[in-house]
Amino acid sequence: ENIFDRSMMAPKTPIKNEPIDLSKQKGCTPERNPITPVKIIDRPQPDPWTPTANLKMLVSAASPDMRDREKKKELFRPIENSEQSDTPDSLQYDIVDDSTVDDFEKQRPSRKQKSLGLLCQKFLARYPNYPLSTEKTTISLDEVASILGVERRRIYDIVNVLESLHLVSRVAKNQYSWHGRHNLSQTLKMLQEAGELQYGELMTFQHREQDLEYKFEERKKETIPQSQDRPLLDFSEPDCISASAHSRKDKSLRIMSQKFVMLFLVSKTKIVTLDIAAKILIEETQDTVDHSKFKTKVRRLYDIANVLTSLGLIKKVHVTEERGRKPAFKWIGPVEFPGKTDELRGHSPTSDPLPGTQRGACAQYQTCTTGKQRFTRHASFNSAQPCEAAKRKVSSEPNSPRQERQDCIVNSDENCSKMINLAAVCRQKIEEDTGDKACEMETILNSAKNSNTTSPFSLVPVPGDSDFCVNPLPQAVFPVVQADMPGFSLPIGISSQASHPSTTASSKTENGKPTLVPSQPFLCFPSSSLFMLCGGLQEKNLSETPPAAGDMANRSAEAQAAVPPAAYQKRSAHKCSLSSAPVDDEEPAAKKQSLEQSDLPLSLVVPKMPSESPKAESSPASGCSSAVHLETYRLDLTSPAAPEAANKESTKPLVCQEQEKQSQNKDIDEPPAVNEHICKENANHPFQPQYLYVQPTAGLSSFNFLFSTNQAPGAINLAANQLPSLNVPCVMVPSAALASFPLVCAPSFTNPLSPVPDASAAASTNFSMSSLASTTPVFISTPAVVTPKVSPTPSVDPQQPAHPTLHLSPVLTRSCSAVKVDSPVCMGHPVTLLKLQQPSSAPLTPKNIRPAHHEAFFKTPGSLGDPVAWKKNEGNQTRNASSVQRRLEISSTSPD
DNA sequence: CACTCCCGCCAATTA
DNA sequence: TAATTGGCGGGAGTG
Repeated sequence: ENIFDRSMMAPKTPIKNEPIDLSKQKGCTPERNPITPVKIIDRPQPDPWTPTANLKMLVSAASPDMRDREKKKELFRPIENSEQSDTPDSLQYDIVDDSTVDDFEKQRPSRKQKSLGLLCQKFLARYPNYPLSTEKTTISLDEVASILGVERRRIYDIVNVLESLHLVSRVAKNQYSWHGRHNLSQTLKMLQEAGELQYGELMTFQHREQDLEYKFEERKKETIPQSQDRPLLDFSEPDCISASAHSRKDKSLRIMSQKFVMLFLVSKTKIVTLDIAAKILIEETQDTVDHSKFKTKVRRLYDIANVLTSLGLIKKVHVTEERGRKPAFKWIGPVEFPGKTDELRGHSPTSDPLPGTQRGACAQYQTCTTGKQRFTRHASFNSAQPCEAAKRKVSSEPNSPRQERQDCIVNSDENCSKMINLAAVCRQKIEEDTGDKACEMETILNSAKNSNTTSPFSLVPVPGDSDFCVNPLPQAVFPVVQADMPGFSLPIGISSQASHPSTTASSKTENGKPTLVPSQPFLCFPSSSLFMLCGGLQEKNLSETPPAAGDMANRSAEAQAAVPPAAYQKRSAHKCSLSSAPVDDEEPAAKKQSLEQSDLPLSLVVPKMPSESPKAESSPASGCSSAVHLETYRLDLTSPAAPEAANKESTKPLVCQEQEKQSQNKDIDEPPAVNEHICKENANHPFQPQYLYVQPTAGLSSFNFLFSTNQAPGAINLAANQLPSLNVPCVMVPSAALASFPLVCAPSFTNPLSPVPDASAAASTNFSMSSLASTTPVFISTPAVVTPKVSPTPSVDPQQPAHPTLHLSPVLTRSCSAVKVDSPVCMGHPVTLLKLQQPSSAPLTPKNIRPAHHEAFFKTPGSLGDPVAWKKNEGNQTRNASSVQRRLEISSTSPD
């Protein structure tokens, strides 16, 4: 046996060492030199005992690898791993060979190839993110080390960090148990809470002055004397795990890792520079010793950061300050602690190596729920299902729920996810703030649709529920704020988020698909109050809003900008419906740009100028915001619905309506086209609509109109009077209906061109009027989205007579179809269509929708039909639509 | 040269 | 005492 083993082993060692060997060998005799090994390697033969062999033996013995292997062999066999035991070996060999080859050829694995981050990815790849509860996965250090071809020491580095997040726990000597990300959200939440206690103050400062790092330190020191202790506690906290085990030293990488994560969670900007982190983590020593200590700390932080990066929780960026640029990391993981969680991946697609996009999306979905942390589990990314699960929020009805998940699944998920996240966030906040009060959220999503990925939305809380709103603006419309507000001010509610360039930017980019349009703001209204979402508004008016910022900031700070406050409906039924108004974009390129930009912007300027961020380009302020939004979106989306659903199960029907809008980045400036989507769900109470411009005209008294902020009031008026003629995107909703539901209007911004939307809108209004009359909650949304080029009346948005009402259905349908075509994601349109089509009460009936997967939901609207078509289309359009659809679905569900 | 961070010595902890 | 963990920092790779 020995011989064989040796032979086997021998090869490896040399190989592995190869690169390294030199160094190792230095101690040894020259003989060892490189080449020799080759022969050996090649030959598995037996001749063990040659002198060289002896040397090897020694070497091997010395080398950890060898040791491990041997152990492995012995240990593993017995070990549970049986299944894979084989593979590893085989792999090893293979690897060896390869490596040997490489050595010869490449010779250099290059440092990158051996990086801890890469190693961690490999490590993670071996285990499911969301392992079935039933199966317990144990990790054998030796095995993993051998398989991955690294020394155990490295595995410890990885495992320690994972352990800090509770992704794994140590069960025994060499044994770790894999938990996956199921508890990640909880863990993060805990960390966040802990972090706030410890670092909250600091972070607050941070935002303003990153520069002030120093200050931080000082303060932190003051404030956080006990910091050390806490971490430990944290460990224990988390449920599980073997807190006990930790007893070791505390310095451990684990604690550092937790603290590091805390900093991110507490940070408004979600960006933490290495040096600040190091300083903070150094705790005590402030001055003296620092230098060496500092360096060491930084080294460790890099180690941790590499692992976190592999997990998709953070990504490297650079912060530019006056002083120059500093290395920093941005949190791209879930932010919504409260609710639930999610996984990072979803959030940041970028980081993940993962396959895909979709997975990320899926992950995101899960979410939140009511205040407590409920976590839902997300499906694994891979499987489609997960997404569903995550996404599904609970609809009012138990069954309905599936609405959006699909979107997520699709690549587009990003948007969706974002949306979800936002929603979640909102809720969370709301919950937190208001407590149980349920709020329905409505968020508008802009699907990035193809062209513009995202439009940043700003949320404005309607006056009614100030709570929800980050910004309590009576005027709901102020999305603008963001623009104005540089990073600081941004904090306010949504807008604030937008403002934070750094955070947002990175996040949104994700897949790059959808980018939020900076300019677009969206509003959320609590049930009692309405929220309006406006895309691309930014108008100056909005900018005024800033006032609230201060307060907002606080909140926002927490969840990044407070993601839009989600409104929770207290009402029994909550749902989240998402409607997205896709913006049509014909210019994917633009989108891409924006995306890219967002991505690019690695360097962020922290404080000062949001504009600086690369994104800014298209719209400086907006750019930032957009990025932000993206993240937020996700959050919301996810959290709200999913979590509830998951947790609550069917409990209450929640309705969340969200709408997304997208506006082209560029377009933002332009006020003109705005699409609005409104989602309503059950109408329980009468209430007065609080739309920006809505004014119930005499005839309309029963109805509420929602207008996108963008539009000029005048336009609106017209609309009221002459619905048909109006192009303006407005939505009419019966007040009664609205009362019960939170409405969200997202003016989808999109192209000015999009005649369609307008038309649809107009149509809808008319249509809705009649239909609306029926108490049934009808959801009308303008199909912002896809611009069905059908009647391309470019430019002038509002006024075009286009096809007022009648067209609606047709138009809508078309638009829908178009949308679908473009991207499956585009659900939004379909949604609208649906409603339109079935203005009357029942129409939407989403429950049917439940399509198993992506497709399904879209289809829901019977009218839409052509599911196939959409599929085809997928690529182009943004997801916006999808979100919309979701909402629709949701809403639809209500009827039943 | 600065930034990263790999590598592995070796001490602390465990078994 | 041997093995396992993991702190730590030298110094190499990269840009």
